[in-house]
Amino acid sequence: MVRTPCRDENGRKKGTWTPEEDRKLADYITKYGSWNWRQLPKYAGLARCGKSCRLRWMNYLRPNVKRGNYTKEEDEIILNLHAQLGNKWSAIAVHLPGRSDNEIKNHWHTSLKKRANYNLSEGSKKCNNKKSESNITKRKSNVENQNASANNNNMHENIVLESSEWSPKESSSEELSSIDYQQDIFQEEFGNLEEITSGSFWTEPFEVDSKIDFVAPSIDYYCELVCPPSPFMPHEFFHFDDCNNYW
DNA sequence: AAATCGTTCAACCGCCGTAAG
DNA sequence: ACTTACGGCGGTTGAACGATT
Repeated sequence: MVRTPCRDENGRKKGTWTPEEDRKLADYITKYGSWNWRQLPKYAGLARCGKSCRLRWMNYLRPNVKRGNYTKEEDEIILNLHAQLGNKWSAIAVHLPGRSDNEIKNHWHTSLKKRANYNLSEGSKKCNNKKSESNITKRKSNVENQNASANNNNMHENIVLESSEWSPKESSSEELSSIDYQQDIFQEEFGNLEEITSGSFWTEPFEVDSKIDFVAPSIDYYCELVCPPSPFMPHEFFHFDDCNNYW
């Protein structure tokens, strides 16, 4: 399920992230924030492109990211919001704290889409039994349009909402153990996530955590000197309010 | 036991919107 | 108004894994 590591024409690594890379990225962002994704890998000592770093952080390394174990409620929310918003995964993710757009998208394509399609056909049958033919035609075309354009459609929404009994099985504990290794890494490094994030984690992003034994790289992958750990903002100009604004 | 097929999901790619110069 | 840099988003890919033949 992982891509084999390789390098692009610039020598930047692609493919699967190693635990060591995860640690470097998490270390750096926890200490200095994502002041510039393109520059970040250079200063964090990573031979990755900025986009790759951002994706890794947003989807897996940032605190409180939930993995697997979709609840019935979450499934219903996704189905409902997808009926309203279409493939606006980031907008859907806003309503599901801890879930990334990428994960929601994957979850949709692997399991919820089938449910939604089933519900559409079942819903159409129900309509056929209950409603007049003219309404049926109208609704069927609505559903078809929905599938094609993923636009809002109240009827679809109602059908989806009827689907609670179709919620998938609860995820197994094995699933949980296999997918949470990044959080384990994070917790190993920084301690309890809840502890960190419930306190000053997000409001004091640049405050050096004494728990972190971080060694800023002295030379980066491009053989340039890497001087300041946070080149965006020299320490002498550091102000707490600025930090808050930046996050 | 081996081969094939289907599913899952981490990661990449390319496009778009926005802000700054 | 135009260009450039950047972040963000959604579509797609591809390798691992499990199920089936």
